[in-house]
Amino acid sequence: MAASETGSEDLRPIAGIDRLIHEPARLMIMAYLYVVESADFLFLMRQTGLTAGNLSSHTSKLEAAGYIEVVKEFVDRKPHTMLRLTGAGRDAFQGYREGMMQVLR
Amino acid sequence: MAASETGSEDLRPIAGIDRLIHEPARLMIMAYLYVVESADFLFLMRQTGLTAGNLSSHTSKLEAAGYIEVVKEFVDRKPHTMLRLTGAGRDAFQGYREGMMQVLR
DNA sequence: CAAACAACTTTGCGACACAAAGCATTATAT
DNA sequence: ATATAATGCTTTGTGTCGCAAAGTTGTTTG
Repeated sequence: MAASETGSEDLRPIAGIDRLIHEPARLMIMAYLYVVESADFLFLMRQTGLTAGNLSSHTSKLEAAGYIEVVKEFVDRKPHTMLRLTGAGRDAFQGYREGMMQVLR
Repeated sequence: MAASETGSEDLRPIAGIDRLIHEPARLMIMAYLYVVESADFLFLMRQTGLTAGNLSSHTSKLEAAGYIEVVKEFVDRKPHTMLRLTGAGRDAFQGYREGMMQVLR
């Protein structure tokens, strides 16, 4: 592996990157949940700067993929949405992170 | 900064990420050119696994943004396209890289 | 000289991100 | 009591964009 040294093996992970996580808005959501374990809708909305509509549609997609768990409950007679990463979501984020780190290293 | 410790500052860079570079296909192109300084169209096509059409449209966008320089010349009576990063492209990639590393660190 | 090949470029379509509008419930003012 | 505003989301609509397929321009081969 001397004459064929190109460094190209290193960017192969990108070809199969998880686009669900790669999208900036969802990357923020995933990265945040990865750290705090659990957050509510409004707090996440302020932290990410996303509008309610965008946050809603992104969390729906992450939920459909099984990456996050969405728990809706009434607190003080008002709706309250709590989000947390699932095991699959945690694994997927770790995989994404490793792939990206390998390329940006 | 003890009670308000959230870690949220760390994912702010994502909100303003450079989407031109963030797109996986272009990230591969940029990451590759960042390392080798110069590559031809066909070689890059094989390295990235992109079709000619996709590579063409992506390099056009990177060129329009001033991130890469596209030099066309005839070699052996056949067209030959050489690509290389511009100074702006190099800076943009470094900025992208730093923003992502900060979040994935 | 026609048919195939090489090296791209352009076109067409489906997917998706974002913003604006909508909906359901609760709180507040009159 | 009834209207008005606010809260907490969800759904809809529009434009953008990535990808594959078809097209273009020039070259080599039978």
